[in-house]
Amino acid sequence: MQAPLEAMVFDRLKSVTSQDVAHAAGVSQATVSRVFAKRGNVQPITAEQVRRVAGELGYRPNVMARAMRTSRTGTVGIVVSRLGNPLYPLMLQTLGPKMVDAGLRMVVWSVDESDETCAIDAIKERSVDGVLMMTATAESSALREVVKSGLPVVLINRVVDGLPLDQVESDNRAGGTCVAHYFAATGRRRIALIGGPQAPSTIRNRDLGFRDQLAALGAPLKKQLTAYVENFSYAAGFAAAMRLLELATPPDAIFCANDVLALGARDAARRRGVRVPEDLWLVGYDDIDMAAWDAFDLTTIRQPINEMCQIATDLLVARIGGSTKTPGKTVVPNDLIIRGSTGRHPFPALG
Amino acid sequence: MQAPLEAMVFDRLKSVTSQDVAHAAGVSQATVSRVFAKRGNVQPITAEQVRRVAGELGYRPNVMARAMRTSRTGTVGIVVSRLGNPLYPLMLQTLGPKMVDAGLRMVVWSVDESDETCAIDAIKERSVDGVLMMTATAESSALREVVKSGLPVVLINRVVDGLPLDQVESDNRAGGTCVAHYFAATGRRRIALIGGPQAPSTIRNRDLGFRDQLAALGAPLKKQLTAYVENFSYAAGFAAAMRLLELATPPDAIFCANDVLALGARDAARRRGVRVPEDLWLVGYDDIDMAAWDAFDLTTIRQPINEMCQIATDLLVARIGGSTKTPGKTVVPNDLIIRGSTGRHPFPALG
DNA sequence: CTGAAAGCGCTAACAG
DNA sequence: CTGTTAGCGCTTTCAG
Repeated sequence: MQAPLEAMVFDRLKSVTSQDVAHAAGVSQATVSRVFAKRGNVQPITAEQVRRVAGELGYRPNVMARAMRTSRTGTVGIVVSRLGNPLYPLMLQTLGPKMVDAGLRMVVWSVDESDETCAIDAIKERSVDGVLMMTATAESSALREVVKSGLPVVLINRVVDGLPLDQVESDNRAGGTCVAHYFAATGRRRIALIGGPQAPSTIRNRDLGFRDQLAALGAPLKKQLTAYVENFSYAAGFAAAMRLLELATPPDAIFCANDVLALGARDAARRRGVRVPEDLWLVGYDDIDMAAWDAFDLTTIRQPINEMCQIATDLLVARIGGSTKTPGKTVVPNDLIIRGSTGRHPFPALG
Repeated sequence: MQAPLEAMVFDRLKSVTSQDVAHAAGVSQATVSRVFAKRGNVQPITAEQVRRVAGELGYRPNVMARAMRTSRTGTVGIVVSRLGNPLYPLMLQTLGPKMVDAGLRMVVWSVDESDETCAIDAIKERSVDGVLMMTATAESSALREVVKSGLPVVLINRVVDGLPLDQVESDNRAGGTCVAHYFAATGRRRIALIGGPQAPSTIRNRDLGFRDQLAALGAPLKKQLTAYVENFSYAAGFAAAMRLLELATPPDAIFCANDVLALGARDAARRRGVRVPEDLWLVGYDDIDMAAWDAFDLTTIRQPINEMCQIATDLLVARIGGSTKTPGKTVVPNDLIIRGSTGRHPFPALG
């Protein structure tokens, strides 16, 4: 039985120190420190005794003091923008337990692309041991700052070429290639693309793979069947698809640079009475939860989020631990998830 | 022009201290401290000089040291579970700038309802000045911990009765009442509810308001038209609605305890060929982005997120500042947003 | 294996 | 207004 919350005693400001524990246990403060810093060098019997007393007193090492002494905070910062895209909350949720396993606290900086100051301040103040960036671009000032600071940093999801950093991405280019092949080999005639700003490497590479493969197949993407949006929102996808569907000869297949755009596109088709998949095929990218929802039933490319998060965590942990391995890019493969928006048509054999 | 990222010099580990600045500026270390702690008491001319030198050296006060001395960390913790519900990322994004304005850093603990340890550890270690909980229930161990610790805490969104804490919620009960009135006064005959676990106050109160109002109108909610889900997912909403729609005489209106459930319910209707709003009205709660999407076009109740976040921030800041005002509950009103899932039928006059 | 002692960088009295 | 001084709670030599 737990005591009712209302009845709980406040022990505000009590703050038991290692000194207190030392007195109570009849050892020196240094010994208490050794026990909790897990530095070995303590007789098991003494350690046990200290731990017991500490437990009774409710002692917890003061992280600030420890951080000041060791200049290690035990915290990593995650820089992410646009939490509105469900992909990022998902990555955050995946990352959480992995960081806990690694013994690291995680602070999330949800930055506006235009205002990254809070992240930058924290980096300058060295209040984290390392940084994980999920939405970096070459223009990111937080990225500049963290590189300049020499703090361990790992890029996940988006990468930035030419930087001596650990980077983890999925093979977005192959994803684009795969969709182009899927469309072409299943007889799609008027293939369209809804792309976006080229700053994020993810978008750039999907775009590239898609275009190159279409060109290689002798049916390069037509200019009038290409729509570039300003931002990756549902509304932008909706508007872009509307434009494409209003053409005299509208597309019979659209590849969208990410799922959120594709959901918008799907609704544009719904609005215009264009049937999916009979009149129009639609493919997105990311496999966010909503892609599987009945209303959308969207064929898409799934990035192995769990694997990417694990790799990124391991890399960051190693780097914080002082690894001097030459940093490099890790590229993991991703899968085409076939659903109703392409009539569940199986992936055709290559060649 | 910015230098290319690749060419940047690493100044890792440099760490300029107030001591260094003091030397360079020919003043005492304490004066430097005063300048940066903004404690006044420094001649403007001296302060200016110190600031200039500090700027040249790239000095930044060490937060750890400051925190240790003042036992104020300048950081608040946000406890949130289930980032999968878009409402929470939205609240997080809204909170961010407000915390920045208040001069507070924000760390997000995305806790699994079953594993709140990271939040609890941080609370015990007092590594934050205060805590904001978005998804508290009476069972939350993090809540118990923070109450016990005496740390300033504010509950937002969900509240827990009988606790001497600042709490901010919208009037969920009135929301439920409003929907019941809307259904009844527009001639809905077979009114259903998709509810959920009663632990979150939000769900409990929506439920209560809805039921009470129906009863007051002489048409109490029928048992067989009530479905309780285990969790607030799309899939749960889908399954619950499926069950209701399979009844011999299915409902002609369903109120869902939140939008995510309602989106699932909408898709269940789509799957069964039940037309919305002709055969079935649907109302959700929260007005997440997706509710407005064409595929759903969902009538729902909107909570004033921005206002709630502002109030919660102000309360927390005041509490951290040492306010001893008797804590209490702030209840803000919310709005019915009428969309296609109820045929855009206007809200009938009361009485 | 354990204790004593020296700070990490900063703030906050206390004198001057 | 400014310098001096004494720690915040911890880790880490250095002796014993």
